[in-house]
Amino acid sequence: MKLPSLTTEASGSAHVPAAAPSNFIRDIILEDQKTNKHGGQVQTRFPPEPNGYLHLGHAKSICLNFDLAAEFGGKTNLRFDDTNPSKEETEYVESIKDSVRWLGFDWEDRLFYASDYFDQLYAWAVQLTKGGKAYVDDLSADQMREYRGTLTAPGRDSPHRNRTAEENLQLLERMRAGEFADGSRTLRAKIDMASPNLNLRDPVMYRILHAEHHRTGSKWCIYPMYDFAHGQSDSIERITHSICTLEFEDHRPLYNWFIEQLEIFPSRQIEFDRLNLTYTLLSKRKLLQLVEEGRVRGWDDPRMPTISGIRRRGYTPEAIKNFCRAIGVSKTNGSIELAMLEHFVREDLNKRAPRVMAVLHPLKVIIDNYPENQVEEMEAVNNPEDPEAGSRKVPFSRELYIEQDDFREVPPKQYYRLSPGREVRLRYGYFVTCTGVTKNGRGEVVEVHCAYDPATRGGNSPPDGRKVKSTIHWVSAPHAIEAEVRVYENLFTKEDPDQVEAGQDFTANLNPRSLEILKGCKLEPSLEKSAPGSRFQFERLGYFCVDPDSRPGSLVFNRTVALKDTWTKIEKKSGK
RNA sequence: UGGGCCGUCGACUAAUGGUAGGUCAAGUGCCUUUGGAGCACUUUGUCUAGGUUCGAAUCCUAGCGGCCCAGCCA
Repeated sequence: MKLPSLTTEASGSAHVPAAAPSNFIRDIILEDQKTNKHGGQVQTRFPPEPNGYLHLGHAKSICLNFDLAAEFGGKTNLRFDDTNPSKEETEYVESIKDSVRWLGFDWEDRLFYASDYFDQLYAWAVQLTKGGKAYVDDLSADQMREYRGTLTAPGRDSPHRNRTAEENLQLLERMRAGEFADGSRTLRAKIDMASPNLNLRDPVMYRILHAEHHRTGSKWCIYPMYDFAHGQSDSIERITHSICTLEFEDHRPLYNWFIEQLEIFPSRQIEFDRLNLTYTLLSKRKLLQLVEEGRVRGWDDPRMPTISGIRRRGYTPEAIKNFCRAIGVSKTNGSIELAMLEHFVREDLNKRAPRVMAVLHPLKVIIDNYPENQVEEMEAVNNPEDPEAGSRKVPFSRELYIEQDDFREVPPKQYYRLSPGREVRLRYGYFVTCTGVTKNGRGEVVEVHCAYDPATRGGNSPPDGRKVKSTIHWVSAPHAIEAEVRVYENLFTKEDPDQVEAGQDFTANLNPRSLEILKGCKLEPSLEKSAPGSRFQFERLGYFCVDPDSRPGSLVFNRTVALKDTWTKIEKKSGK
């Protein structure tokens, strides 16, 4: 596929991005454009196996593939790598399409399956067999392992390695015809049993699997291995830059070998580091285990790092994409701090989420000098970051709820909120001073009594210029609507969930407090009709979104992420 | 111990032989009707040892450290 280098400059430099942050894959593409490789074309693909739900690691790959193609005027295909019918299901295909779409990427009419190419792949297998480049082996899986050798010792040739092309062809046809049992024979590439790269020690191309395939049904009882399917699928689709993760580095010589033997379009495989996130597991196999063992409520449990999970949690596509673009791409294996991800949700939600007042752990406040039965409608700004968002009315009355955390009978140092004798501002309400408390039999404060200053209506500072150190939120007791709020913490207690004692697995690091269900939370009445999926900032608490479990009259919210909280930091420090 | 890959602030990532920069985190101050947001400032880094060079994070050599590979998974 050599192309004349006459027209070089033309298409090459035209697409060079102005101030885009660099990465080594973009550099490769830039270099390719300089030499007019593939006539300057860029074609990528996102190739998931439909054996689980997509997670943040896939989001990184999706962004990489779609962004890179878009940047250089190319396209990205969605291709399901469905060569192993025993693990793959239509449910996964649908969830994957849904996740990619939700992230905001469009494969247009380029939805492909490796199984689309089964006929072609088989024809190529026949071709290699005829050419003496592949042979049918009768070794069992155990025997094959023995013959393969070890990391340090070379392998030995299979006793069936030197069958004639004619015999191999007949055997291959009989394999395909279903004459042999699962596992009894394989088709192997004839390369080099002594190669230091184990992938080149006569890798299996086809195995016998009498299994129903989600798309081809029972048409096939032999299925190509990843190595015999992926590169050729790329080639068929004329993928110029086939981006995959680091563990496939050792497979590249094999990827190239098949392409060279077959003399087909030379796609190039480029490997990058997979995403690792602290306190998070990004492995479909392990996430599946969490689902199957019932450790979480399903693939879309808001604690899961799946796209559907964090979506339900309240993350936006923009937040996820900004994150993926910010972390960059390299070949270094490292681990991104979860705080980085959280930063990008807060940043996005800060701009767009309407503010609202909600009390998660209610404490009753009675304003003794406020007229009984009086209700005032207070004007509240919907989003100080967005003037377009307008304002709303919030009812204020003699009895309110405030957050238990916002009152301390004995205030610690640097605690500025309500305590006996202290005055604070009720946001959009009034200045109130704590005049006393009512306790229950166990000595716990059950009611806080206050006096308000009518000159501070709307929360405005009084004419005497008196200042107050803090502003707290509240909800009018008679007007409050109740809701369930699900508060999440990290699913795992360890930065690296895989770090365990001998004999344990990652489930030993599961955080028993990853989900806290709060019932009887008090919300301002404007929230009454909020639809599933809507996102809000509960002032001073965090970002929350309405869960699909929510029903009119029994609202359910998820906490997406807490607000950054200076006080918690102070407390933690002094607590040490 | 065979082969492949990788080592830059606490984390991630730029600098492509010529000023080590950005984001997150942390800290300080300003501002504030969210202890939110915003603004300003600050701390901390080229794995080690040699070599090449006027000049090295970058090139060479040797160490050290980490990751991946012995599926008929992808």
